[in-house]
Amino acid sequence: MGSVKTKRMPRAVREQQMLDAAVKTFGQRGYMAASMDEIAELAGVSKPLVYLYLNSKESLFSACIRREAATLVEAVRSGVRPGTSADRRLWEGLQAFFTHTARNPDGWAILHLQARTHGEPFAAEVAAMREEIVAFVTRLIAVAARDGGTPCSNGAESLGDHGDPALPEHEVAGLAEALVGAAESLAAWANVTPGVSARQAAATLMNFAWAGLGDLMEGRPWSPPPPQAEAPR
Amino acid sequence: MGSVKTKRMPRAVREQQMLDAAVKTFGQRGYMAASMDEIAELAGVSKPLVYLYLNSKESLFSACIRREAATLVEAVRSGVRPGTSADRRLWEGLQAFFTHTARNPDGWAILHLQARTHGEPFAAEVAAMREEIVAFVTRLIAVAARDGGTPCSNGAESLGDHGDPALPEHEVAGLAEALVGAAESLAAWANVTPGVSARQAAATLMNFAWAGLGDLMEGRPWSPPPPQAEAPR
Amino acid sequence: MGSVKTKRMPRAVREQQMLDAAVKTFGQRGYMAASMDEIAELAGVSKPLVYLYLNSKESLFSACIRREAATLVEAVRSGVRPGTSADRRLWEGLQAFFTHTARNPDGWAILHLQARTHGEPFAAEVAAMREEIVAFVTRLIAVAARDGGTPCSNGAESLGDHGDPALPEHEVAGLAEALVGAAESLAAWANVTPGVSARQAAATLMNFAWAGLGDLMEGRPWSPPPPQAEAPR
Amino acid sequence: MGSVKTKRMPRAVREQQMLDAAVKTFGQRGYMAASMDEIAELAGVSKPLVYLYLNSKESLFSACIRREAATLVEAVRSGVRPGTSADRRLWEGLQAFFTHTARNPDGWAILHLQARTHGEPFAAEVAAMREEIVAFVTRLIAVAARDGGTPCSNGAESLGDHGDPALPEHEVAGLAEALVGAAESLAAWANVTPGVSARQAAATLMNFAWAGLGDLMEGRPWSPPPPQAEAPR
DNA sequence: GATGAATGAGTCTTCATTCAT
DNA sequence: TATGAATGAAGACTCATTCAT
Repeated sequence: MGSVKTKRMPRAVREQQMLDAAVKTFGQRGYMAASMDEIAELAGVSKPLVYLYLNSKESLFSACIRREAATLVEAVRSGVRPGTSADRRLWEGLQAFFTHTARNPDGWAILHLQARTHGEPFAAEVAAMREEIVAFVTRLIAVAARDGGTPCSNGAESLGDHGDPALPEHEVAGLAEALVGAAESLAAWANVTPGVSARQAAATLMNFAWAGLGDLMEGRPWSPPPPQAEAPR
Repeated sequence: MGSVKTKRMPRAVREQQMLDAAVKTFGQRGYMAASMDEIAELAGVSKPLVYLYLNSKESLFSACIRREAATLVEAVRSGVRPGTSADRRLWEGLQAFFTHTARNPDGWAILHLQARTHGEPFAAEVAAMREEIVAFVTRLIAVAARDGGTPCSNGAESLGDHGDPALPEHEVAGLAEALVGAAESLAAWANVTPGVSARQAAATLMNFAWAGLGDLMEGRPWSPPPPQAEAPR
Repeated sequence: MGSVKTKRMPRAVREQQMLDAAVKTFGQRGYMAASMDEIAELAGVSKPLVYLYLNSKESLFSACIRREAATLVEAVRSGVRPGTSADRRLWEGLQAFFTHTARNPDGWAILHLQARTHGEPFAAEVAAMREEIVAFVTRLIAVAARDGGTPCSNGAESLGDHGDPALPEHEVAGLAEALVGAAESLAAWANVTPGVSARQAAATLMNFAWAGLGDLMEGRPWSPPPPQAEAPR
Repeated sequence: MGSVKTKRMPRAVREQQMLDAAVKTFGQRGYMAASMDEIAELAGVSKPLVYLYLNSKESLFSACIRREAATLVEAVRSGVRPGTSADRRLWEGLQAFFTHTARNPDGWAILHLQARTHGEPFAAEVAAMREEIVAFVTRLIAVAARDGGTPCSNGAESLGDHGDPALPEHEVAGLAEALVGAAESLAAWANVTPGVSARQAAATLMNFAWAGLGDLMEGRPWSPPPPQAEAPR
């Protein structure tokens, strides 16, 4: 199709072609709906070769997940310049994230939608990557918390010791979930709403998130009003 | 299994049984992996009957989406008591949302994961519902913005009037998108993470979001730092 | 092919048709070489129906083995009239056996060749049947041994009683094994060699075996010569 | 595995390695289930080389059959010392046969099971070998018959002229079949029954067979009883 | 003498869907 | 209202076999 029928290439190259085709197909059709036939054809090879190199549909999908997770993490990591303030680093991370996922919609679909929708073998694969990102954000938040309410400080990197973490662990995980969810929604929305750039979307998200995080750190959480005669259910 | 082999029931009832079975199956297995056989068996009817009432797999799935979307919207609507402060209304809405999705994990999986993962016919179906909810949130934010910087006030609906809205219209829309996206992600996460109650999830999100909104309203937005000699890739 | 395309038959009937086709195909092509396509076509049904009724190739093959084993055992059993002399009963059993296998070459191929050539699931299935037949023969030999050296007698069931059995127990078992093995081989050979009737095969085997047994009973066993300076290997 | 990766060996050697691997694989997996991949790997060579030397799967299998048949015949031949009595020669032949097949289960599986299970090209290949063995046994029987009832004579080898053969040709073939079948069964049974040595099994078989043969030669065959009112279904 | 790269054809198996009653 | 009987179409996976070097 897109590529002339080039024959006899070294294995490593062919494998990448196959992964490209697989990511595209899985991302657009979904794991179940994607057929190995389609992937092979898109890769410009015969099906047996796909099986020879990547042993099964499951294994192929796993390879896709791993590759996409690695490139995403790498994109974010290399988008963030160390030694700057926490908020700047978050901002840079978000931009890198938005940019990469926007350029790689299929890869992102695999990581975010497909891998989660299909049982343990895959979910675990993504969890590892997610952990890395959550850890990244967590560190930023922790830095901000140590440096006082003003997350805009350019505080040093040290994961230094504060007696207590400002937030319980799974609260942080929840925040990361929320952040990613918000980012996704915004990205999709920005893609569809004319006049809204990806950069603007990122800024909106920073606005949305950063102050909230700041307030949390400063111990000014929003607190639920007392239940007043609600009849639940 | 669960139900005694009762025969000859009115159509409406049978249809609900089928939808119940379908929601459960689609939610757990995914759209593609769910088989009509399994659904029919779980519903306690023969396959031809399923086809007689709901004409195809696609159509059955659509019906599931519509039913689940309707009950979700209704749950949120009836969880919010009108005439109270904006933050309280948002809080109640979120609680209702998280509660409903927690009680209905399969239904939520259908709306959030499955419908989005499988092409246009279904995505559109969900978009309508989403729109409704986004509109609801947008209204709340707008009200809060109009009522002054402190959305935390439990004050009456209109306190002081500032002629201009504190926020440009599409900024509001973006925030609503972000909020809803965050909520969606959190719901999926809370369903899957043991030890996280619906109320906790709602509180986490309120903490995260409301302070950020507050800062925004008060004219203290986070603003992106000027780009300084970045060599973007 | 052979049968007019008759549609809509009760399940039990269709299953037998399928088994007929499967026995024929497995018997002629072998387990691995037989294709489900071929079987389905020969049975005059579509492949899915075969899978609906007999769940897999393995399961179908097992069903064949069981059916053929049962009919073979039944054929032998009903061919032997009780209450007659041991040699007559053996003769009748052999005749029934050879007749049945000659009329059912495919079934016999399945039991004798195919089932043994393909792993445990199947071998075990046949072993049970074989055990039954060996036990039957063992009993006959034991009776003959008890009734005195001349099994050729057409005498009544118990002539003279010698307290001890003329042969040690596992010698009897070995003879039964040998007899059955010889019969099995002869059956396969008779099926394949034109001009050899079941009756002739049975007679050959009786000739071969009965005299040997007779000599054994009468205490005239063949005994191996002393090893004389053999350099083994 | 077993062999160090030695490269560049003369063709004859490589061919034997391949045949070794093929015999093992065919013997254990069966003809159909054995894959050329597995054979090549086990032989420690690449697949194209296998095709270069032995042109196809069929041809490779044929080569296996021929080699195994030749070595089996040779083993039996060289196990029998000429110039001794007929019964001793049979006894020695049986022992050699048992020993060789026990040491070469894969080769024996190929000759006995696989070759027979898969159509003409292979069955014919085995038939030749079988013929040789049958001829060997036939000669022994003939010698015994000539020398009178006592097969223990050490009579000369000559296929010399007696007016009529004591037995019709295909009767002899049947006896050989029966003998081999009995031998096989006994071998399998001896392998599985504790307390029964291969030698004992061989003795049992001689007992079983020799007297029977003797009686046959002496014109004292077992004769079927007159049918008495059988209802032959 | 030897191999990495590649495939056409076929196998088992499953699924959504429909008749005929 | 309800179902037992039946299938066309497609999907994952494997295999014997061949180039090009």
